[in-house]
Amino acid sequence: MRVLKAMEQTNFLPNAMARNLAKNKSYLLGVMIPDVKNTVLDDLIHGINHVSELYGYNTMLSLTSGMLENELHYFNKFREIQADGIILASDYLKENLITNIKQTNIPCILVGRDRSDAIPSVHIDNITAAYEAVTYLIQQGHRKIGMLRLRNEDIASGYHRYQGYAQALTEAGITINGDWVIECGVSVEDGMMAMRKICETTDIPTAIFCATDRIAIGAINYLYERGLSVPDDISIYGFDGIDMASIIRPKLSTVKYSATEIGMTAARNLIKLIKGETITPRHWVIPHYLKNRESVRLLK
Amino acid sequence: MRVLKAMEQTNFLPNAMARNLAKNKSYLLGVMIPDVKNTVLDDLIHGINHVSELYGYNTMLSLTSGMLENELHYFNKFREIQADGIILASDYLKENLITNIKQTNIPCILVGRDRSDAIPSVHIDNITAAYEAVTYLIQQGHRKIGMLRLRNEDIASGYHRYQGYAQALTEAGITINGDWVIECGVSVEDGMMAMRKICETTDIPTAIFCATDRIAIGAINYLYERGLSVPDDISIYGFDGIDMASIIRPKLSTVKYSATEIGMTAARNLIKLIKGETITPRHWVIPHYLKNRESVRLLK
DNA sequence: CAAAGCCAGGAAAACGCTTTCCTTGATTTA
DNA sequence: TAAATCAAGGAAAGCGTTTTCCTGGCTTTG
Repeated sequence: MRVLKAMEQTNFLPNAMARNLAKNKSYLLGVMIPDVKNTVLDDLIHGINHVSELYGYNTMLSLTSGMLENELHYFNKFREIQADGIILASDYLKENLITNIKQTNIPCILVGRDRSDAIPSVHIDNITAAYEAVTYLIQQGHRKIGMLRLRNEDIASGYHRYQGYAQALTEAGITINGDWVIECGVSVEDGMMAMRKICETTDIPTAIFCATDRIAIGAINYLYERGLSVPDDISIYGFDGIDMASIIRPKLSTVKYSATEIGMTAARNLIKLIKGETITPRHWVIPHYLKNRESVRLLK
Repeated sequence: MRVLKAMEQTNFLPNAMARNLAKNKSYLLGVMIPDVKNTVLDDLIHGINHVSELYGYNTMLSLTSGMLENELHYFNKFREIQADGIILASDYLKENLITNIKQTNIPCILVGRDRSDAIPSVHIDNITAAYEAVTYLIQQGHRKIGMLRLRNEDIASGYHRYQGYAQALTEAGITINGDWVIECGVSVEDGMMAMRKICETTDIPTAIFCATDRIAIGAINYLYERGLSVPDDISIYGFDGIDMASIIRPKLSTVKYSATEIGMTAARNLIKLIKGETITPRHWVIPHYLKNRESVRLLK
């Protein structure tokens, strides 16, 4: 009692390392993220940090560049440092890591990768979202619809967005034109290059569905430089709802969702998991909605 | 020897907590940053992470929202967790924290705040950069030049950018029109609102120097909505050189510098400091340059 | 008033590693 | 061959906490 008071007065700071060692608990959450240079992921971090802070946890951020070897590396780092749990925002997710996670049975939540089985996850319904966006384009009278899709089939969200696109087209009785489906990196420049490829086809589509807003912004940018008008010549649809989407001209129509909310539910449930609570459901899907703005034209 | 081999085989992971406790070294770098929703800071994080990774350090990121109480809070958190050193990206920096840092004498590097005395720092020369940008505007024939400046005088970089602006004007024999200097938050929306205030003045300036690119983008956005043309009606100059600056139309003229490099030198020197090396100089200024694009018009 | 029950405070063990010290067996040298 | 040198492995102490256990003094109860 008295000794405690003395501690207060000398503004003594306990050694967290020693405490963690003794308690066998680190109050540390490992967070793996491909990149911070991405508005969506920024929001995700905010969400995660917010609730982990709330529960007295610290977060440790690792940038994986979406590469498996880095993920493996940091996974072990997190284990070494005795992280209580891990949030893994990974699109490129080989089974390798999955089994790794399972056999160490460290609490873990997957983010952004839907339809995953073994490990709890939180994500949006990419297939449905893409389906709705492309269906909207069809409703606006478009039938020649291309897609700037993510490059690697291993990228789950990218693949699902393509699936939704394909599904919407086939359902409308439209056959997919392979020339109009371009694989594309994630940067604005990648979007520009991909759009160029589309413009080089003999028959140019009237609308393009883009896998991300950054790609869409790149596409718009390229079209502008080429002297083509969006949406008069070509309509563009984005995905993610980043803030720049409402700033560029024309304002970008896009699929919007709250990455902050993804982050929050991920952190919230990871902490439950850590506490040993059983969480149900094991997969959360965060709502999305279409934000239709100016970049799509009604084709009569 | 044999026991080591056995460890390898059972893929044993050492407990970093125990190791750190025993060695009295955490290989942890605490990083305090106002916000991640800012391209500049993203680059900064990349730079820091890159070199800390190189030297075998882990980084722990804390978001302070630029608030002193949070900085104090995380500062103690970092001490508790035995961080080997701290990188503090703080604009709003009361002496309070400074003395705190000094008396605990934990290795620490300041980022983004120039002209600081006590603690080693890395930053750009905001005053000169702003001076050069505004001087460029003057050279282009502008004399009615406003500024969208950061709100709080405690925000060092914001204040210095204003100083550079003021200096350029006075040197050119132009008196500052208070109606054209608007205090402004950091978001795109803030930029829009501030620009509106400028437009409501009876005499509208021909050029606006903006404290950040995001503000500049907001300004351009507002002018577009109001039916005014950039640069025909009003010229806009930004600051930071974020990637969106070259994407929006018109392409934004701006002061560019490498935040990545800031982060890298900060981390590099923090680690030196931790190792007990004496670092000299104690303040590094990272170069900047003007990136003149389309948003400024030549006034004859 | 004595025996039983409590509570607070102190001592000791444990957490998993590093570091230091010491032993033991091997190698070198005269 | 015996003494001196060396290297490697094992034992023990220490890092700063938490947790468990124990003791001694205090309060309660019959």
